[in-house]
Amino acid sequence: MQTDSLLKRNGLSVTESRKKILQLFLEGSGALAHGDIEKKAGEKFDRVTVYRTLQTFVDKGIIHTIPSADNSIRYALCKDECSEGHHHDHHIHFECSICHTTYCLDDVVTPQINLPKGYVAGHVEVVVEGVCKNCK
Amino acid sequence: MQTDSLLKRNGLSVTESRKKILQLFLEGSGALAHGDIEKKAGEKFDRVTVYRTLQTFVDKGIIHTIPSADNSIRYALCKDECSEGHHHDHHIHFECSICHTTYCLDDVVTPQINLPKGYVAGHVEVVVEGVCKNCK
DNA sequence: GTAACTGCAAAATATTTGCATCCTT
DNA sequence: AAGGATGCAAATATTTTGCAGTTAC
Repeated sequence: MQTDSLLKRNGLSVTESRKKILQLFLEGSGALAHGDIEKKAGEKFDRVTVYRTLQTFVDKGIIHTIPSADNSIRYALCKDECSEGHHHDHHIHFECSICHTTYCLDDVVTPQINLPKGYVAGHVEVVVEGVCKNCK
Repeated sequence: MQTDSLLKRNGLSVTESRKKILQLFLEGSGALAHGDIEKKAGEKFDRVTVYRTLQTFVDKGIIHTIPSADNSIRYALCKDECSEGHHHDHHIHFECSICHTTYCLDDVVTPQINLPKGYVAGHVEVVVEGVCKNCK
């Protein structure tokens, strides 16, 4: 199973909740918020387990957070280059204003930004809001 | 007073809390989170008033939100072109990873993003994380 | 004087922590 | 068997809502 190997590769024990939550990310196209996961997972897991599992996955570099302006952080699978402590996330994110799906556009690289004198750029986050291909 | 005219211009009555909160934005260089405002305003205002005032300012286009990846939205003053319902926010945001100040870099325009076929871009948000001029 | 704004209380929601139990390795 | 993961209970923290009293215009 894809979930099992992904977990093992990251030194995590293979448990029901981790498999299920990882499965949700693998089968869906969009990013998921904490609430989405609770809903999709049904009543199977404790709310606390979802919090802890998401945090574990972020720590291990399996998923990453997508910034938002509405206090509801979404999470999405990292690509393979991500590893613990070193998250290489050079793609942009797209939020559909109609269906509210958030996508990782892995093929669109974050642009170079020219900062004013004195500022040193590290990581660049780009979130584009608009209409996705399904809602057009 | 600058605060008074800014409030009047937006059709808001001039009250102590609105003046005080607006003042905090005008005198500070960085963006403010809800918690920052509570702290800086001292014990003067009820927590609920801060929530409502921020929401009112956002609705009127006086301030705008800055997305974040840590569930703590920050707010910053809009430039003059912003108006109710129509927020024109073409600048990028910068978060210092040392002092954790968030700046609006008004002179840095958001780049053009080439989206995959089928996606229609609306608003583009760019948040750069790095080291600011004061912390270098 | 009237409409809008504020503070207080309380409800609703979200997140974190401790601990005993259960599961994975 | 041992360490880690989970569920439950409860502590915290955050945000929203209703309402009565106060303030701005």
